[in-house]
Amino acid sequence: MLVGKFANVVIDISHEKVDRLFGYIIPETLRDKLEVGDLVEVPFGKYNAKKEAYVIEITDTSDYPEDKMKEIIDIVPNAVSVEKDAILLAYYIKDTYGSTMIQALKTVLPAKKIVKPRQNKKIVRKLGRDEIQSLYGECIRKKQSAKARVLKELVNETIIPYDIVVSKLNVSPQTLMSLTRDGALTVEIEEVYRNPVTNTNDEDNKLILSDEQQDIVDTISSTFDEDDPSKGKFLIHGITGSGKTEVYIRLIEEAIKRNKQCIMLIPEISLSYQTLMRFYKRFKDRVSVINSSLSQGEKYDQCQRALNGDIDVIIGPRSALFTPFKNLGLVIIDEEHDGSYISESTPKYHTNEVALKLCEIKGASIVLGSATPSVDTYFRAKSGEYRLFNMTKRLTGGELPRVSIVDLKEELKEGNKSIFSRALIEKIDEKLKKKEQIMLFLNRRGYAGFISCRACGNVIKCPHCDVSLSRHYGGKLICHYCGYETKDVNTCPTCGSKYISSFKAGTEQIEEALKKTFKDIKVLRMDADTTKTKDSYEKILSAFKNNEADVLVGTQMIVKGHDFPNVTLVGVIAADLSLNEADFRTGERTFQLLTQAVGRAGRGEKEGEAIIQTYRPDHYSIIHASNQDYLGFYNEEISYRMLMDYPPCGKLLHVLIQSKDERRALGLATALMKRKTEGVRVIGPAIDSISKINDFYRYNLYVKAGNEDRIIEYRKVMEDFLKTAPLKSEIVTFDFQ
DNA sequence: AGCACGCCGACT
DNA sequence: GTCGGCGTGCTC
Repeated sequence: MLVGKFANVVIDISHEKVDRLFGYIIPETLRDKLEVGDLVEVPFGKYNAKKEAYVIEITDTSDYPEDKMKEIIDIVPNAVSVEKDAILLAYYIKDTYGSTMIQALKTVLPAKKIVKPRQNKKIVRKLGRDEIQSLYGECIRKKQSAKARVLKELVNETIIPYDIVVSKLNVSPQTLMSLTRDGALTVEIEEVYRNPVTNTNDEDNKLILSDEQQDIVDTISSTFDEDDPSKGKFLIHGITGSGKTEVYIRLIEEAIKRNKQCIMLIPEISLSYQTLMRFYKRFKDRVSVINSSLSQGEKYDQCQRALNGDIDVIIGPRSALFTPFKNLGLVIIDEEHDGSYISESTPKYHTNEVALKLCEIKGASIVLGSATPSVDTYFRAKSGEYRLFNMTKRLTGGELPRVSIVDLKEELKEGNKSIFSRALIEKIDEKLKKKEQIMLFLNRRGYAGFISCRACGNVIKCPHCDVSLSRHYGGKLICHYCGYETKDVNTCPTCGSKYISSFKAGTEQIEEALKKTFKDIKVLRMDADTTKTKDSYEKILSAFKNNEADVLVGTQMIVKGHDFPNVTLVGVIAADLSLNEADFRTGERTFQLLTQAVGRAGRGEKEGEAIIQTYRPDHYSIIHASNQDYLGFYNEEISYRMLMDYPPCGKLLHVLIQSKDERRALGLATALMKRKTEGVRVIGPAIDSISKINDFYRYNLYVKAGNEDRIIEYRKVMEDFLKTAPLKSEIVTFDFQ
């Protein structure tokens, strides 16, 4: 027990200005109870507002004058403490990804408290449109700009999320109180409820390992007894069906034999029911599965089970990495190339890197696995950082599918204007007759139909964002970025022409074309629209598995992990769609998606086929994917990255500068660019491909350097500059590529 | 993030 | 003049 007089704490306020340690006196009553990582209640600020804070250090001396120091009030009851190792991990996250310490601490915290329903505050308009309008005019006249900003938004919207108003509109709670007194709005709280999970008792037979598998298991598990964590880093490059899951299971068993616990990470939503069952059957009640829909209370339960030693294995998405095991021995990251391992909200951490750091701290081994490893990981494996294993044999039977590429330019030349090539139509017809199933894949992200005028070419856009509105059921046009809604139109607002029509969402269009071409065909569609409700994703997949449809049409989400033994044909509608994103990783993503998509065919006894339709039949990503040739792809891709200094050959930081005022956005971006330090190259400022979202104009800077430290140094310079710069609505975010 | 301090325009 | 709004600075 560490007994000290003072505690240095991080206050639960996520703001750069208070993102540092504050010293408090530990009262006598807590001297022998308080530990590093505990959540305490402290008086803070002039009015001694009660704030929560995490204890980071306990010391006997202090630089800060003791007479000015306040006392800790108490330890917060029922709170989850941060482990010492997790605090180290939080420092790493804060430094690497540039968040506040409190954000980093909350990220590494597996759960916060027992049962605390999440509150969704929202602003609800209480007056009619006209009354709001006149109140708005009044505020403008009185020069009450903050109030006016809110009222301006309330003219068209009846409900606005509280957070958006406070952060994006830069409005204080006092201003909202004032508006509440005026009767213009109320702040309402909406409760979100939780949902439970299922379990099983079935038995499972142990499979006999192949020599290849056995060798991997032996080699990796021999490092479990090593003290030097640098020896325990592995990458398993294994084609689909080569038996990676069984290797994982054996490795976990080996770790458990040595009294160690394991974390197995899987991509979001991808864990198939079958795979999950294998783990349940093998590890019974010693395994626990987390998914993103777990509530705080349920997460707390899982974390208690881990702390108490009631479980040995946890399986879950990236956040499962922070499960507090006493004696962690192994972290497995399956499908390590998957995009969901990069957090989308601050801190935007990369799970692979954080896992490496965690294993270094804990002395645990790490195993990455994928059929299509990320270029970054493979590069590091080749340079010796990870020990590389190849699993090249397919165990689950079946050859790799036969793949053919169809050139859509040729199709068009020969007069075929349909979205299906003749070869694809022929194959679909053949499979339908044989009662075999088909998957059609459109590799385009979050895409929905937009409205354009055929007379003047005008596209209907969101007034707050630089994106087109999409038409939804019930005669509404909706912006997918800010949620703006407006009534559907019959005539073009610019030229008055009535020839205004919507281009259907991609998957919907494919479904319609299928139904036109083939009579009585049964089609299931899976995209952002059809998977809005909770279980819809699983429902569609199981319906397809039960042969309730001939064809499954979908976006990325259909290519992940699930086995459909009766699928013998996979069609990729337009392989180059994902090549058109403005990003140096498009080639890599396209290769991964196509390889995965193609791999969906022929998972059962029958032989599989795949047809890739494309306008760029000679693109290396497409050719190598069609040959299922990872190394061929890697070699070509890495030479391109080398040439361009892109990661993993160089480091790249994306800086996004947003402002309500376009000139200020550009001005700030330029000012940041000019503060560049030695050893870095800055590209930009350039306007983003989506120039405006939510009335914020967007400019980009890209920072290149040979090593990460140089970039972190420059980011520090930019952050310091931002602290002193006179900012209005400007927001700057940093983002490692 | 809150809260007080202080500056500056509108109104009696 | 002074009332009251909004920007500025500080918090162990």
